[in-house]
Amino acid sequence: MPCHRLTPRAAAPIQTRNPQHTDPGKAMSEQITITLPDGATREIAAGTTGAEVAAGISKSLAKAAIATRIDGRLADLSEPLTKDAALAIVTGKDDAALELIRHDCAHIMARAVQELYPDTRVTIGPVVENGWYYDFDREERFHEDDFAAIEKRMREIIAAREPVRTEIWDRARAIAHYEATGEPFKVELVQAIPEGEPIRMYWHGDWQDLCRGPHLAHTGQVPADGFKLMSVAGAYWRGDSRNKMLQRIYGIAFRSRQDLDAHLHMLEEAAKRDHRRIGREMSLFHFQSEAPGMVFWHPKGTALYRALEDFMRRRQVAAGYHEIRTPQVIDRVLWERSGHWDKYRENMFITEIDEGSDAGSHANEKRTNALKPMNCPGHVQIYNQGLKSYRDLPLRVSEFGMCHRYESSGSMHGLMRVRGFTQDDAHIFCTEDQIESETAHFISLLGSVYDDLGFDSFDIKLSTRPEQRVGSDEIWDKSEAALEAAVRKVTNDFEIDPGEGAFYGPKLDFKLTDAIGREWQCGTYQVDFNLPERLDAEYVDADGAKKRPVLLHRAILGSFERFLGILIENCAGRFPLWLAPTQVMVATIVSDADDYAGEVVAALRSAGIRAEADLRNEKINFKVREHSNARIPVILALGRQEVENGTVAMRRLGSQGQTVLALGEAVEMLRADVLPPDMARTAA
RNA sequence: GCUGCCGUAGCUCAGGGGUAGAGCACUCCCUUGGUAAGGGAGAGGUCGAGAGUUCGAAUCUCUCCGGCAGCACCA
Repeated sequence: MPCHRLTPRAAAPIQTRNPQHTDPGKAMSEQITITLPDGATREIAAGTTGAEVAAGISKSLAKAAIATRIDGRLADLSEPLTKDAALAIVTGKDDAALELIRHDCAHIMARAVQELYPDTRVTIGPVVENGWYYDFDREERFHEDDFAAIEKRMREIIAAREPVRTEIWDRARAIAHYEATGEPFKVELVQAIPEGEPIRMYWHGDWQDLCRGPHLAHTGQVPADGFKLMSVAGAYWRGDSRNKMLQRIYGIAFRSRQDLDAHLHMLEEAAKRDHRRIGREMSLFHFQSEAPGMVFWHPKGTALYRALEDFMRRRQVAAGYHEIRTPQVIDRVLWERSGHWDKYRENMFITEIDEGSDAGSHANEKRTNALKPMNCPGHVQIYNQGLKSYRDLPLRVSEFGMCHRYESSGSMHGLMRVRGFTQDDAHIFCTEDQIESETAHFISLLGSVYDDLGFDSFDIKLSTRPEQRVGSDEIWDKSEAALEAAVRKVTNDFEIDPGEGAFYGPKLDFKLTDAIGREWQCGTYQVDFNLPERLDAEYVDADGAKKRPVLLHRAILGSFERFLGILIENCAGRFPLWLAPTQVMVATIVSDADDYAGEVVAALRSAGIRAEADLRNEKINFKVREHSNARIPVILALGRQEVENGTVAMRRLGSQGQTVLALGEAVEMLRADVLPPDMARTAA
């Protein structure tokens, strides 16, 4: 919960449900009724605070109390009750306690920083997931080396158990105060608070901050060993890159040292499944400085990539898509026509070619091309070849299209955000009446693909017409309604993002949740009325008239690079058998088994299994350890017994024992096990 | 792009104004061992690039390149 709302739009939802208590003259002797969580009621004098009610219930509750919940709204313990209400006393065990602890940590840290570094000006300090941050303005830079001193000062403030108190001030007084104390950012924040909102001033001991609250009753309620400062980074004032860059210090906080340690341990575990680390460990891919943001896929990474690509190709062919391929480098005139040159030139890789002296009248002219940043214009060119009939629609064309976008240097992140990537792209040309059925068709395909890839749930967001847009309201009405109706056939559990659609049409975004709860945006589905017009796509309708088709842009994975990054992290490199780069490792126990190992590998490979042999002069213990660490799903160990009996000793990753079975039997078992989910369904 | 940090052997990292180290990996030798590390020896680095300061730079300064965290961006 941010301390301060930054924009009038964001500020609008704040409700001032209890402005009366700022008005001391009113109804102080009145009796009011409060209802406690167990249903009991109490008659108290209006103006009684939550702290006083807690004290009236029991001494231990008074001690444990950190805040109140008045009619469901979290409030300060010191806030007076002014009318009949449901009241709950919040203690450290309450879910809300963590939020309050983190919020007070932000203030305590800001106080510590200002006390240690008096030339620092404060701005905002909201609670975020697992902790908080606070943005400071100071000439000199903060370094992680400073954290120990700041944390020490914070612990002193906590140990002092200083009271937190609040007052509501009027705007002029608050502005005058911050002008006097030399806090220009606070002045701006006060000015931005909408009329009618209370301007709350908080004190942690003597240290003052503007804040919406609520807070703990005193600084001692923050667990002194439950927090930790994590990092310092730049952040723009009010999130706008035209503004000054401030210094943001992040911290995390929990109820106890144990909870903090558990979280730090979880972070270490998460780092172990980082796809960049696993990519190196498993030799899947690498990057190098000559091609920033472009992937070098190694043989093992390519095997993984191809397994996924083949799967997607089969799924799309089965869903009625026609695969195409379009050029990487296209003359700027096409990008001008499509509108990309105008809007996105900054992000395009541009090439300039000298037309040679043999180019006739164009001799020595420069010809400007661009690497395609997206596939749509190319796809429309293929659609435009030959006259299309309404009978051809819907026409679904797909391409595993490699695109290049000049992403800013700071935005690149492993496989997740790259400059060269391959979309599982497709475009559907259809009539307006077909939007609904095509949407349903797509969502069903997408859900099935995600399910096959081990993601059983995903979120949908529907973005509707923005202010700046093309197309008539009538068409927007129709397409938004069609999208919504199609989504509702699948689920009612989706978000609507008003005004966030593309200028050319409404869209759906699909996010999936990975094994450790993180969300990733992958699939997208966009209705486009614009590009068919710009690139002059048309079809002949039943009445003989030429009409514009609607263009649906869609991707399920988004990009192979990004999706593989997500997949790697989701399974921590332990791929399902059908995706594993090396599916079976044939490991010899004695060198007398080398020839037999060759036969086994050949039998596996001819059954379509990715198998390798390990004939090294090492003990089987060593080989098992190494290949298990390499996350190879199946190890077949071969010793004298296996050679003599024509058997293999099969060990699966994650299990301890092994099963001895005849070679032919093993090959047939594995042949079935390595089938991708779609082919397994067909075989069944 | 912005702020901060980082860049030393294939990997993980130590060191630090006097000319470079460890563990693992790699190569070779011994060992042929039945399910998560057998033993020994060896090889391997213009210390990201360039410039400057200095008698001397991997070390200090500057510029550039790349990476990491965050911010901004993500058609």
